[in-house]
Amino acid sequence: MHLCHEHEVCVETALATADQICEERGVRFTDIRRRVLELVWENHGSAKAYDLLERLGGEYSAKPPTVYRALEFLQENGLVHKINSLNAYVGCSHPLQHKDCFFLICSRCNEVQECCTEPVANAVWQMAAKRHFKPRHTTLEIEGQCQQCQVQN
Amino acid sequence: MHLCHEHEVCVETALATADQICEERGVRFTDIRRRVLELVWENHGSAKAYDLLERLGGEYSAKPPTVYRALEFLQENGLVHKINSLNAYVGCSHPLQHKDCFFLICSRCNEVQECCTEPVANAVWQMAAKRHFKPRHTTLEIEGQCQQCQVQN
DNA sequence: TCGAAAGGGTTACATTATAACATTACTTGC
DNA sequence: GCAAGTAATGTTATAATGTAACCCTTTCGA
Ligand SMILES: [Zn+2]
Ligand SMILES: [Zn+2]
Ligand SMILES: [Zn+2]
Ligand SMILES: [Zn+2]
Repeated sequence: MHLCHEHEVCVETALATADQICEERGVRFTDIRRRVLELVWENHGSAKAYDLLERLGGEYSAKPPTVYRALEFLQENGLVHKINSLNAYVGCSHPLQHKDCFFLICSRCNEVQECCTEPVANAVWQMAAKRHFKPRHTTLEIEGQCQQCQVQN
Repeated sequence: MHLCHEHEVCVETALATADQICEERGVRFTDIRRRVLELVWENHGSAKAYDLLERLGGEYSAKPPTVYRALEFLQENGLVHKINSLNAYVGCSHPLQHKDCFFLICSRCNEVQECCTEPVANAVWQMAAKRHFKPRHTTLEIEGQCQQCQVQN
């Protein structure tokens, strides 16, 4: 993962957005949920559920269901995505702005960039339409190397 | 899963292709590997590792590593793909013809169609290029409903 | 204020996957 | 053919990931 100039800003923004979304949706952004989201946002990589659990530590007498329930809530509300190819979770960098989010995942530094460009969504949609397939959810995860890691090799 | 007119043909073709590929690559298409591939091809849905294990039954005194090793071999040689969003495996319908394969996954009948159209691959590649990201492997899994299932609803 | 619904604690367990080491089978050079 | 090396498989144990079920507490709306 590469340096993020002022990562506190990323975290604060994410939490503030989450507050707002939960407010709007009339769902409860409880302490545990907030804390898990904060941990997920600790950096721009993906976080494993059991790592989050460990980092929650004694707080909240956390056990697996504690974390999985929080993650489920966060996913349902678009605040977190699961990266299926890694069994890991990332904070969403623009919650609820897209139906599906796509990911560039650097396997050297573990950074995950979200990028949900229209052309890709369109190409996917057209491919499905051609086969009369009705998509409900698209998983698109691109594993490779980010720019900085290519340079540093 | 919907009827496949003559599914034995699918299976035979898959096994014959596998034979040929292994031959060409100078790798050993052992009994276990062949049997697991056959089981994966039992239908056009995805198969879970532990289901395969069960279906292997007493044969080969199969235990988890037996199946996972076979699956690993089959994946390495492009004969099988893992569907990450399902933790399940499907036979490849056109081994080694693409760098990455894309999937339409019907959550009603469990059928998995492989479709690796150029426009999607290009859109993905361009999105990555724009961010100077060097892709190595793309996971694209589209969950939804197939044509027949939409009709039957 | 009371009852329903949502959230969370706790235990136990299910599912998915791998490490490590022993044994067997195949290959290759002699 | 045979020895030695390599690849494949057997076997045991365990790691990693995820969920069911049950009960109690908190919140919220009537
Ligand atoms: Zn997102
Ligand atoms: Zn990187
Ligand atoms: Zn394929
Ligand atoms: Zn279907």
